[in-house]
Amino acid sequence: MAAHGEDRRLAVLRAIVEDYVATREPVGSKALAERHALGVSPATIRNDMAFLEEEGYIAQPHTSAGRVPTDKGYRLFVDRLTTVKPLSVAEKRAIHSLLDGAVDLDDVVDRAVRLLAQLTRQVAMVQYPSLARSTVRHVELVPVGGHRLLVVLITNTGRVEQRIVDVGLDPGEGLLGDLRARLNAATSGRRLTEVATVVSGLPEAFLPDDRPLVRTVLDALEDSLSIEREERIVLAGTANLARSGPDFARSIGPVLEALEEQVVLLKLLSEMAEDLSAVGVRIGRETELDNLAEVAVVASGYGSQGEIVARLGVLGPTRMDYPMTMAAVRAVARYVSRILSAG
Amino acid sequence: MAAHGEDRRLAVLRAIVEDYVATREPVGSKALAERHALGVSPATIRNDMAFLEEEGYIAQPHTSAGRVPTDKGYRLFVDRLTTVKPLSVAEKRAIHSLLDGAVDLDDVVDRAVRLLAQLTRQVAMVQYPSLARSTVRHVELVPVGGHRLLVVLITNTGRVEQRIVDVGLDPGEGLLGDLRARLNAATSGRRLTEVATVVSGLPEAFLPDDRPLVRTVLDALEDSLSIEREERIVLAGTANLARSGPDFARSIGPVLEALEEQVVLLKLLSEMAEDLSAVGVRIGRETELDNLAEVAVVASGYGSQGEIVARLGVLGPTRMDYPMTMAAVRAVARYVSRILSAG
DNA sequence: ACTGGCACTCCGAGGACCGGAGTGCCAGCT
DNA sequence: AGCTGGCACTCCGGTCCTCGGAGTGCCAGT
Repeated sequence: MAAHGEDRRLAVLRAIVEDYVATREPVGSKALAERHALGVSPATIRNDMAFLEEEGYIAQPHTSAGRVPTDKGYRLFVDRLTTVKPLSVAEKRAIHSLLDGAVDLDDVVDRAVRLLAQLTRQVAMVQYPSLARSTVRHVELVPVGGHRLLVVLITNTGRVEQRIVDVGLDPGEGLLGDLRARLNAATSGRRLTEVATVVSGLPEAFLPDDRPLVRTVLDALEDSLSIEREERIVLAGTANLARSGPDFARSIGPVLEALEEQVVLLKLLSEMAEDLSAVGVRIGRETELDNLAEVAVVASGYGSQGEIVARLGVLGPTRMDYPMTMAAVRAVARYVSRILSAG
Repeated sequence: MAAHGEDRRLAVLRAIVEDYVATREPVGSKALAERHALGVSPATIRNDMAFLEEEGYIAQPHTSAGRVPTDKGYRLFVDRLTTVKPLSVAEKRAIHSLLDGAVDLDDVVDRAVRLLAQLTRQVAMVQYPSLARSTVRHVELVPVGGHRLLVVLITNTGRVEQRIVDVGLDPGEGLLGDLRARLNAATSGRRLTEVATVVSGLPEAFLPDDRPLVRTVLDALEDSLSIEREERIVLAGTANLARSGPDFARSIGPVLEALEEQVVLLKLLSEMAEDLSAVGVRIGRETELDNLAEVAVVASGYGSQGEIVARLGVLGPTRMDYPMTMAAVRAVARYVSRILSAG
């Protein structure tokens, strides 16, 4: 961008984005001059618009129509033109009152995703706290009905995983207690990703006769760590897609498809939210997913003790209210983090 | 319906439904005479059509257009004109191979819902096995980190519910063992709905000093029984809604809204699937939900030992292939039932 | 560097037109 | 009776045209 006159050009871009978001229609120079106190005439604005179009920040749907921001235009808007828009007190109160009522982790996730959908009027996504980053709080072995054993894993995020495993014969309470003690000693406080390695030598500590049983239990434990099964995303507000106006109607099929591909969403989210406090934005083709070419994703990480444990965010038409959406995502992420840290 | 000529009129209705489902366009008398060997001329068919319209089984979108089945027409088709359409071997094989690979209850539900969406090319819904109908297999109490206790409830459907509860002080292993034994003796094999009553007298069996602790544990246990939290439905294939053709586009918003109202869906499903082997169908306004006025729901119960434990089904435009859809729903329900009975 | 003026473009709404598909009805045939 | 061919009628939906309006680019003037 040229050095001189740059300020006004940016102001024009900002005005275009804001008006387009508000009206959902291409915006022309005249309307712009009227609605925004830019202090110049429509003709001047037209010159600026020609420049912005040259640079690829805006485009015309067709000759002699108004301008519409491009992905690149939104990007600039988000990066440089957006001012933090604090949430209203009503919104803040909604966050507090809704999330404080949660009884357990599932409930927190469930409430958070609904809240986010409602606040932003878009599709909300919350990833379950990933097992990979969390640590072991406790491992428990419970004999259940004869020679079956319930293996329970509790993490620091409050997540509980369990498996029932058939160990062939009834292990005595002595062996069970021993195994339980050694297991907890070895794993307590460790990252879930480390568990597999720290328990690998464990069977040697037992009598040869008991080792098959120990190995079965360890297999079950490691099975409950297999992260791909548990890296789940919960969605809410998909109906908001249909509210986004008729021009968006043809995009909604592809978007629904993408939303069913949890793996793809997970990948996208993890690329976007690298650290705890930042809110990441991907606009249109930046997602590098054809199905999401017409939408933008706003996401943030959440977690406890400064460590990211999972992500959450929203998805909506590129023509969205970025400042509001980003504020909502950030606020909810922070509040969920706080709850996790407290619990 | 009149006694004479009734057979052919039904045949005409069947032909109209089949053609409309296939072509998605109003079907006229001429096309009908050509595509189906009804043995009569278009003019005769027109008379029959006039009659069917009189009776409310079909309707014209506008004068001098072809006919379209009404909800009532589909109803008659489903009740009297549909012949069981067995699944193809490929479909059967898909069911077996996919569902047999499931590792636990969550996985069964997850796979079943995807499978159903794929087989029917519609929106699939699977309700989690309801806690209300299932029975207690085992209750376990696990001390975890100081004065906290993990209360685990295992049901005959393989579902595991757990709560962590703060009991204030460390209960001795003796008290814990006693409580555990009495709990299991009282509840094992009982319906979850009965649990609250059968444990109500339990605190009296303990020393007055221990009773607060016992009550805390019982509260946690009863909390995990609260069915409304766990009566969940899993969805898949929502993107199929968008594939249902442009005429269906305006319905998809309302339908997505309805799909987010789990409570409403649950109510609908439980009204529809009363016993294990039957497949229930609700067509259009029969659902008594405005949002679902343009769709039909096909559902069935599943469970073990002849008892219904939850429901599953699909949802799609009223213009759907009922025989195929009903066959798929029935097959998947049966297979899931078999898995539950085996595990 | 900005502005007013002006000629030009192009969309989209509105209206006329027309072909086609489909219907209802009737008279005649079996 | 019940079925059929024939016929007049309706109405949708595509096509074509017109026309007003919004918006643009450019240029000369301040």
